[in-house]
This record gives sequence, structure tokens and C-alpha cells, in this order.
Amino acid sequence: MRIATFNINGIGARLPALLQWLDETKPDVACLQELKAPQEKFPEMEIRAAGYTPLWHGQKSWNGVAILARTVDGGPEPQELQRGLPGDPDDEQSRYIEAAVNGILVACLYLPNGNPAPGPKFDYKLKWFARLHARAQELIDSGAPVVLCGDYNVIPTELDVYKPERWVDDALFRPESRAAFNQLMAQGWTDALRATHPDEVIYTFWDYFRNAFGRNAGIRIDHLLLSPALAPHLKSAGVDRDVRGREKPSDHAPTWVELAWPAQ
DNA sequence: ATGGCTATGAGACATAGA
Repeated sequence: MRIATFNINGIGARLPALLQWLDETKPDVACLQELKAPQEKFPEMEIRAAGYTPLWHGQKSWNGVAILARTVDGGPEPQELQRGLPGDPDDEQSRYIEAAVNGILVACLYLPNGNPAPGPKFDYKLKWFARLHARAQELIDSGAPVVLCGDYNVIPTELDVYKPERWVDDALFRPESRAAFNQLMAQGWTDALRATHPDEVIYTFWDYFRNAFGRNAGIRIDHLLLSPALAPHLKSAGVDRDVRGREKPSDHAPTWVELAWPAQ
């Protein structure tokens, strides 16, 4: 079973690229971030025609997340479990959705960027992180097989950025952000990409400026974390890097895990 | 230190991204 995460940076602008990637790699579950579309402008018909049943939480202009389950070949329908990250009823940003698919709990998140730091946006990032800690602990404690995936907007270590010294004051790499990510990991999650490639330089994002992709000036910020119940089923993980080099690409590349699931 | 590029929403640039 393959589960992928892809920050598409606008589902309106990215629909052809998204459909091509779905057709080529046929993930069983695809988690999307940065829809940048209100609820009513999600291209539901096109996604269904591609063989997927979508759940989505839109928002005008920014944010927006979705979980797509491949149902064309008899795959199970996704069951929505949660919409919005618990812990702050005043938070109106669409950054979190959860669904059960084929016995796995899939959580799709878009963690706040937090720049400029320090400042109110960075404060919001850290508060959002604290709420994520609480929800993630509940998921661990449930004993369920869970994939907690998406755009974390955190560069975990110096191995995950082309030039660490350029990023020391950035909200994606500041000590507070990395500490928050480490605190999450300490609950018992497995970083699937790093677990399967311990020493390799692998990026998931390259900005649009200065030919960053051509120079491989990237960062690793899209992560798939596996709960203790699911980690033993990890087979492989990777990044569909070629997608970033196509016409009208997102600035992120799809990132995925292959799981031995259902368990034998 | 700045600016480089892309998207949305509006109908010109402002805002956000990372």
C-alpha cells in the first residue's frame, strides 16, 4: 500500500500535473496541501474521474488540505474522522484533516510556515505545533496504525538543507522549530524517509528562485511519520523528484511510503 | 541585505509562500 503527500501549491494551477502524477504512480492514498481554493472550487469531478474519492477542507486564497483514496479498482472509501486540528476553536485556517482508509488512520497536515521570525506568525507556528503534539499523542496512545504526513515546514537536521548557515534565522530551521519537531518524534514516531535512507541527502522542496532545482538547492520539509503500530510494516520510501522538473511544477515534490499492508 | 519566482484575488498591485 502506497501513501503519498504532495504540497501542490494551488490545485487550480496544478490540476494537470496532479492528474498526470496520480495516473503514473497510482498511490492508494494521496494527501494534498496548499489547495489555495475555497471549498466549492475543489475539482471534485476531475478527481473522481481519475479514480479517487476525495475529502477536502478548502479555504479562500490560502492553505487547504485534502485526502484522496484510490477507489477505482475496488479500494475502500475514506472515512473522515477529523476536520481541523483540535485545541483552538478560533483557528480558522484549513490545515488539518484525518481519515481512516483500509484500516490505517491517515492524518494530513500543513504546518504554518512561521516567517518572519520572531513575530506573530512564528508564535502561531509554535502554538499550532503544541496542538499537534497533543493530537499526535492521542493517536499514539490509541495504538492504531497511523501515518501523520504533510508539509511540516521544518528542516529537521543540517543534512536536510543545502546550506544550513543560510537558514539559521529562518522559521523552518530555527532551534524552536527543530526542538518542536524533535519533541514530536520523541513520542515514538518513525520518519519513514530518513529511516530508509539514513545518510542520504534527499530534498522535497526547491524554491522557484535562481534555478534552485537545477542547482539542487533544496530542503526536506515534507515528512511521513509512522506510529509504532505501523512502523514494522515500512517497506520503502522516496521522493518523486522528476515531478519538480516538469512544466508548471509545484515547488514541492511528492513524497511517499510503501507499506506491507494489510498485514499478513 | 536584497531579490529572485509563482499563486490567488482582483481587475493594480498586495499578500503569502519558504
